[in-house]
Amino acid sequence: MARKILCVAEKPSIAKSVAQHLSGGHFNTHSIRGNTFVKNYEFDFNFSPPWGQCSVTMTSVLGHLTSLEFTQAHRQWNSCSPGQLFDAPVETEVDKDKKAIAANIASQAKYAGALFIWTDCDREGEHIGSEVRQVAFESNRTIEVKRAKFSNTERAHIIRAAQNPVNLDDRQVNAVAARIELDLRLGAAFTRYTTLSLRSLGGDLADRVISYGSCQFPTLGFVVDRAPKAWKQVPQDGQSKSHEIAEDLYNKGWISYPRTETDTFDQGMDLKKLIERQSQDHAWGGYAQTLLRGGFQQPRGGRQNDQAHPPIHPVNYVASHSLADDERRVYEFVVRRFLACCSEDATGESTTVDIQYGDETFSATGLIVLERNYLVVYTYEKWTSSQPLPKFTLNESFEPTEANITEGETTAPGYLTEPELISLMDANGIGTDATMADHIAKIKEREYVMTQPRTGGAQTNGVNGRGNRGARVGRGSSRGASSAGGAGRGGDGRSVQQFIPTTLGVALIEGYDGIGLESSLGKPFLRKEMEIKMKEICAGTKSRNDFVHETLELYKAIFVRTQQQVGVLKAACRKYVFGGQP
DNA sequence: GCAAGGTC
Repeated sequence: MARKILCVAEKPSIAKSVAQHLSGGHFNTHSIRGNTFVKNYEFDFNFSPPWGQCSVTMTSVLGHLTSLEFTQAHRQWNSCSPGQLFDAPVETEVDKDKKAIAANIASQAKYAGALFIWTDCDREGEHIGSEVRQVAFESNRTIEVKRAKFSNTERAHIIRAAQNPVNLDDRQVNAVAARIELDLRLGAAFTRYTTLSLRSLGGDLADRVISYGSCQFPTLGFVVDRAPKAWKQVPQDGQSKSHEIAEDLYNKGWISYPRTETDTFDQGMDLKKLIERQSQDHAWGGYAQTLLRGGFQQPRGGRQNDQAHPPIHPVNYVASHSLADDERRVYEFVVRRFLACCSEDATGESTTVDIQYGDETFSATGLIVLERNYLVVYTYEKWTSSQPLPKFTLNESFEPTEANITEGETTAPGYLTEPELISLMDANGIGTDATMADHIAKIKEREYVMTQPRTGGAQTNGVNGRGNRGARVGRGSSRGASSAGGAGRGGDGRSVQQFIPTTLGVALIEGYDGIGLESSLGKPFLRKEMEIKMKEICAGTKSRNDFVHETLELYKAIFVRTQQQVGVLKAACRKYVFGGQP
């Protein structure tokens, strides 16, 4: 008798494309009760031994199924002192809006011999897998649990993943479980404490939530740190908002998942097949053909590899006329970059000339390209930016035909722009690609920062001190974060958003900096430390319990110090928020 | 009324 196998992906789009590949396109689709996004796909598939030919239900969750919460006794803000939240009991429960999805998994698991987890191959995906496993166990204690390991939705790759299942990695599950617990305890304790303490100052602080989070606070810190230097506005070219477009192209199946943690292609990937699909294009197809006819080079590996996502690459061919303008530009960039990666290096000859002219030394560099190779297809990079230099011999003297002095001055950097903020967060391990925009939206919603489009031209902001007299916390200046997920977006889509801290934002960072902690909550180091320790858990060199325990002890000490020095925090608020001091 | 992390 055919056995039944339940497969669960992290999102509906993956469930569908896996179902398509495994079934060869022959599957039945069923809606589930209580959720319009999740579908069950049913088909047969011949798994590797011991399973063999099985009837399969392929379904999905929608990200995490569960949340960690304090038990009822500690949910009210006045139920305990905030410091007790470091040790208060917590419980995991299925999110209200995920109950139907959990019920679907439980009922499908009941008569299945095995559960195959198809969540994304990253830490969070591993934890989501463990949430699915828990729900399945509750209706079927003997179900066998396996995990399919895949990093893209190419047909052959998916079939290989189905036939070579591994086990869930409980180290990664534990690392994420620890993060969840710490973020909850630290966030709630410091948020309640800061909110309630500053409320006593009255006025504008009487009725607002002043939240702390291990990501939102360092994000605010970056904005405040750059503000005093904001003397002049520096003109800058516009940037398109491109990540969203890339995500769109991914969802439509044209390119791989747009993440950048990895710069090494797996040896097993069939790169030539991907190149072949591009050979029909009228712009770069000819180049793709030259690679297939012998120009192909296996890309050099970089040093980053998250073992989850391959470097961004085109998956399927799409003709440019089928794409919108923005999409076409992003797709073309991804394709050209990929083809360049599979090409020979370019070669060139560079010449450097040092010239002694009176007391001054001048230097010039020139370059001649000998073999263009990848430069042919990667049109974004030119080796022609430097001047062609005439031929000189060593110690030669010559008479210059012209000698000019041009005037210029060094300009101070302006307020932090959105791309700068994102790269600071990235470099310091604050948030993930998927959540960075949320953290930025959060500090806008809390009115810690405001955004303004950076226009060209020479506007001057306050030169002294904090540089922003206009940005009060008051309601009038509020812009909120109502543009969904809209971290600094808006405007006409071309201008760059810059971040201006409000007086409240400045007060919080200055206040916490002034408390005299070894490492301020407004700096990224504590979060970075958490990230390092999570990696240690994944590597097996640290236990979840040790990590949670030592991090809680560290933050308890910071909490006690904050209580002792709360006067410093209040003084900063009086100075900036009420005094209106920049 | 608190966080950060998934996803729609």
